[in-house]
Amino acid sequence: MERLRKRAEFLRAAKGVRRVEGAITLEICKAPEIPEGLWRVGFTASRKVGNAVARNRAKRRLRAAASQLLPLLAREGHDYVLVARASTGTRAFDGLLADVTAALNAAHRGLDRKKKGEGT
RNA sequence: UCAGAUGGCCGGGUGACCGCGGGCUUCGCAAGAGGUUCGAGGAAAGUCCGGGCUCCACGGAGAAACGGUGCCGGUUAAUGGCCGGCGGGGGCGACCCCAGGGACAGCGCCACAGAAAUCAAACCGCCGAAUUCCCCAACACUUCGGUGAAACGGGAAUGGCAAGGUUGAAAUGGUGCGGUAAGAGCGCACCGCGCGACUGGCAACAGAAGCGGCACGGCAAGCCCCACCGGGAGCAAGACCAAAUAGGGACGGCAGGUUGCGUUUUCCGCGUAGCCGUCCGGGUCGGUCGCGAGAGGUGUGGGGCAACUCACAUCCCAGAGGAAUGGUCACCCCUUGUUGCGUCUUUUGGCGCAAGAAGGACAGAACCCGGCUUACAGGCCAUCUGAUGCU
RNA sequence: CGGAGCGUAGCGCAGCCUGGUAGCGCAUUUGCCUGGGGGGCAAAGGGUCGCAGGUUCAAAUCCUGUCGCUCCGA
Repeated sequence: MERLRKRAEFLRAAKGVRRVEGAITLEICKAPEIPEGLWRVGFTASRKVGNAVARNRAKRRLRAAASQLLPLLAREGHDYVLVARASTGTRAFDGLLADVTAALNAAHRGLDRKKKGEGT
C-alpha cells in the first residue's frame, strides 16, 4: 500500500471528489503518474481533532481500517485521503469500517458521474 | 481513631490472534522474504531559564548602550535552579510563604478627605505671663460741667502654644510625674527610636557597654543608583551527494560576409555579440550525514547537616520523518450509579452478598542534557505534628 | 525554532504608559413625535476588565505564573 507523503499530493486530493460519512471524510483524485495497477492512500488529522495523542490515535485507526478495506474496494490509478474528524478516535471500530465503506462507494459513484459528464 | 504537614514512589496487570518502526542476522542480482531483539513520559507538554554542539563575527582587553539578576554562604558544566543559614510574615504545631540591595545621589508620585501628606505651617481650639488699647472703676483733682487713674475682672491687637478635636492607608514618639500664663523632651523615670565602642560568626546577621532628647513618613514589582552576569544565531544549525530546465565559464569546430557596440573621431586592424559539441563549477527539487555511550542508568562503599561529590562494579536503554504501540477478545483490579436479596434503623439511609451496565487520569520523543512551571483518575510507602480514646 | 501583539457591556473599541471616577459608538428596553412603518428625540438597564497569586493604603492599569487567540521571520 503506497502512501502519500507530499503536501502537494494532499492538496490535489482535496480538489477532487469529497465525501463526508459518519466519523470520517474521504477525498479522491486521479493520479496519472503512479504505475499501472497501483493506488495510494494518505491520512491526515487537523488540530480540530484534538491534541497530539488524539490526532495520532485517529490516524492509526484510519490506517487500520484502510488496510482492511482498501485492497478490496480501491480503484487503480487513484489517490485516497482519509481525513480524521472529532469523533474518529471514539467511534466503535465496526462503525468506522461501515463509514469508510459507505464513503468509498459514494465517492466512486461521484467519480463515475463526473467522468460521464466530461464525456458528453 | 480523626485531622494535618513534609519527602518519595507507582500510574492498570496477564494471555491469545491479525498488524507497525529500528538494529543484527540468513536467503536473494534486486525488489523483498524469514529469524531474532529492542521500541515513549513523569511530565515526552509549555518553551520560562542554563549548558553542550554547530556556524557567523571579533587582534588582546575593556567601555557605552541594551537586557537580566538582586540577603549571606555553598553546590554545579552552568543558571534566575538546588541546599544550608539569616531577616520578615503566617500557623496551637509539624511546617509553610517572601524579587528580601539602596529612599541624606537625584527626579517624581501620595487621589478623596483633612488645618497640614514632608517644605514647613496653623482651621477649630488653649493662654492672657510680656507690650499696647478699650470697658468697668477704688481713689485723686475739680471751675462740680468733668479730668486722670492703680488693683481685680472682662474684651481686643501684636503675640505665645501644638496638649486636645476633626480627616486619612499613613500625621513628626508613648505613659506617668514635674513644670508653665497655657504649653512643649522643656526636665526626669520606664518603654520605643537613632548612632554604636566591643563580642560572636567566613558572611548575611545577632548580642551589646555607652551616647543622643528625638532630628529620620511611604512608594524603587515608578524613573533611577549600586553590585554582578550576558558577542550573535540556532539541528530549518551545519556538512556532503546531486536530476530536469534555464543561465554562467573553458576548450574545440562551423561561419569568417553584413550589422551593432568598444578602441576619442576617420581608414585599417583587434575584441565582443551567433550556432553545434565536449567538459567544468555554482545552485533548486530530492537524498545522505549530523542522530544518540551520555555532565548516562543501577548497585555498593567513602566524604558532606544537605544540595552534591569521589571510587569501584555492572548495564546499554527509542531513533521516526504525513512521523512507529492499532484492531478484536478473555480473565483479574479499581471507580460510579442501577436492580434484587439479607440485615440494622422511626425515616432519609448505612452495611454485606449477587447480577448485569458504563468508565479507567494528564498526555506522544523529533539534536541532546540540567532545572523551572503547568496538567493529572486512582493508589502506595516513610517520617513528623495536633486532638481524642485506651493501657 | 525564534519574535511580536491581543483578551474590558450582546458586537466593535477607548481607558493601562503616568495606579484612586470603568467610558464611547452600534445594539436592547421604556416613553414621546406619526394613522402605522421608517426615522428622530429623551431616559434607563447591562461589566468576575481571560484566570490565579503578589507589590501597594488602593490594581482594568505595575510584577510573576497560567489559559486562549492572532500575526511575523527561518
